[in-house]
Amino acid sequence: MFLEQSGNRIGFGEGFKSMTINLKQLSKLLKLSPTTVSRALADYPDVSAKTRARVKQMAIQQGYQPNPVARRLQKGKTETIGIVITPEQNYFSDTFFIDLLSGISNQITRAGYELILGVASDEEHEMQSMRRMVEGKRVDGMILTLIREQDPRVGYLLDRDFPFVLYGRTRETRPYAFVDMDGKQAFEKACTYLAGLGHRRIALLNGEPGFMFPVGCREGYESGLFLSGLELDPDLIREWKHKDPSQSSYRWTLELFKNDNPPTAILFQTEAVNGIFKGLDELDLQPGKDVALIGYDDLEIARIHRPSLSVLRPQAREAGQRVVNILLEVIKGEDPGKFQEIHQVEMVIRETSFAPS
Amino acid sequence: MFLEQSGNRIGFGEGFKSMTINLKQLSKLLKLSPTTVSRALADYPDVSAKTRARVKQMAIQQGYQPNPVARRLQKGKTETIGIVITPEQNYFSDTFFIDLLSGISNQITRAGYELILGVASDEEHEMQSMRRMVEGKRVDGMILTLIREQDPRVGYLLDRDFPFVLYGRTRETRPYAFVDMDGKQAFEKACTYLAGLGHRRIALLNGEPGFMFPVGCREGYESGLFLSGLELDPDLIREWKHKDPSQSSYRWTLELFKNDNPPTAILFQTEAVNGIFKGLDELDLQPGKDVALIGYDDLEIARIHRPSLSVLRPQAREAGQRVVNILLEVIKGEDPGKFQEIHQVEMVIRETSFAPS
DNA sequence: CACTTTTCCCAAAACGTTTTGGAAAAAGGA
DNA sequence: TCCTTTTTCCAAAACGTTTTGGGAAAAGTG
Repeated sequence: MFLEQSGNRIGFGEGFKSMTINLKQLSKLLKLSPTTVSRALADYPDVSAKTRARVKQMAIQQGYQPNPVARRLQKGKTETIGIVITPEQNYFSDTFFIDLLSGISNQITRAGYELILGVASDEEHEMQSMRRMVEGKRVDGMILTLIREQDPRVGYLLDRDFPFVLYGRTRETRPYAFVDMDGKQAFEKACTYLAGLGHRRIALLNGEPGFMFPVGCREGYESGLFLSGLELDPDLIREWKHKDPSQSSYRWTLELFKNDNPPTAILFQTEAVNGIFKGLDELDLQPGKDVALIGYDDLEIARIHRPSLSVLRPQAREAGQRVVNILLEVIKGEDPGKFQEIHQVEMVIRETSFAPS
Repeated sequence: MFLEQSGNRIGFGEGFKSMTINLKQLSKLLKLSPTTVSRALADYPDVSAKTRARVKQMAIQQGYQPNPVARRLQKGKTETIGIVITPEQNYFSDTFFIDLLSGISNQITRAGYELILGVASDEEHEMQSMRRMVEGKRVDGMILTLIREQDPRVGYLLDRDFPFVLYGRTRETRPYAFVDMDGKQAFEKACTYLAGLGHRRIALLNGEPGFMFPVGCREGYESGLFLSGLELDPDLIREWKHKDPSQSSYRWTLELFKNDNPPTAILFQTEAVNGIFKGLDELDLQPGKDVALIGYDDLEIARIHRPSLSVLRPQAREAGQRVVNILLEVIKGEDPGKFQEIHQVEMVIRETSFAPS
């Protein structure tokens, strides 16, 4: 009684310790039932315009915020979605992932939801972290990134009919929701562009198999060669290691130019750029002069390097927002199979793509 | 009734849709009251060893997990702690922050808590995101990183007596909890080390003011010079811009060597290394041969660059764990002023630190 | 055997919402 | 005026836990 009395004090002036007000207290203040106050705030039609206004004003004045935990219990939802990242994968090493995360986070906030984050050191802990979220009833849905060709996470979630959306794709016959970048179209575009400039020997320094993203890149590369009337030379295709992109791409760059008929252009994921620059430097080849380069992902290094790197730029922020919107639909009960989006990737021509003399 | 009946089925075999069991259902199964089951699982002494064992076994068999939302409501805690990151700050650009986050996340999980993440695009949204968490009763405590000299977030949280821990420090007279790296000691150590090798002209390419971390670096640098009997030359101190570390440090590197008496060594934050390398390259100066370099933070680039970069290495993972443990204490009601930790930073000597001839 | 203490269990309340299922009051229709 | 419909509000139940405050049975004590 005394407590509720003191809750009556209007929270103005300094030094108040975030006095937090209750629905019950608020309703007492208004001389209304909690029911009515709750419904007024939720814009139900069965409360008169006059009292609705009165309630809302008082709510603002008192700084009332419904307790999310109580609402979640009643609604039977956690209003939370989960994501697990693995720092081992240097996917996370630059702005790309942050852009994606930024889009995800903002959209989640807009929906009044929460984003909970797990950080796993390896594949096993990744699964473990996800199971904790799912089986521990801590989230309503999951977002998955850095998808592998065979990805146990997808099977796990499909088996128990738990809502999720992939950023990427995997090999799985059952329908599921995803947002993916059109890596194939991107590499095809880059490849035909270089061929159009006059390049005849175009190399691909691709990510190694296991993850899904190199698959599309390869397809696009091959299709680009074909469309340009160029033959595929297996000697011009190499794969860097996910464990160590810089070192492996450095070695493969040296390899590529041992060729009798070396490439005049290289397509690759920007993650591998440091190794390539280093390799070319050692070979006394200048990027943008002796060798054309186009990377996939517009990382900071691509912009600041001199010469600046031409890139394929996925719109990660927009993709993140779409992922969330789709996930919210799936949580509502929509059929996941309806949501399969492939986003176009734009090409940004800078200094490293040139016409050979 | 029917539903609870069906809840009785033991969840084995394929194809079950993550049938989730209740405390009430579990207690019915055991022919015990929910009270007793709850207390048995929580190891209260007033339940016999025999029934405790029986309860636990059944709980495991049925895959019972208490609903966290219900528990939170009853306990009056969110069991959640919040963190807001801002991608604008390229602090996030490499492994350092991920290590910190990894330590934070793991420790939070161990405590059965949740980590919720906000991504803000600028200072204003950073505050907004934090207020949502705090005033919306979505977290029990906050973790703050990338602290500014004058940081409104700290005042805000202190004003309303809300639990928080800083990774870093700020200018604030009221007591608060923090974990910080001893940047001063680190730069002092690096400086005296270089002086010990024979360097007499040691430059400092520091972060610009505003954030707190450059303050300690500068102190350590000055103290290191003093201890080595070297004079401080303001001409050897420059500050790169947070907005654009690479470009600004590139320019300042060129500047530094316009000096009549140019430096033979540079101390800096590793974030700025790309600009420095580029500047030195342009000046035909070889790192590790013509100029000694020691960076603060052991980023990937430091390890893979040839010559490899000597660095000061903060133990970010451990720091993250400490931050969480401290925050949990503060949430419990401990006095924040008791928790002020300054962690030592180790020096890793690689190839860029050499004795001048 | 009667009394006290210990052991073991439980019914009810509470956490702060939203939803359900009316019911009283006001308005409309004849 | 009397009946029906609409408007406006509310009491009670529910979400799934944990905690409170016993109370019955068993064990110990004289």
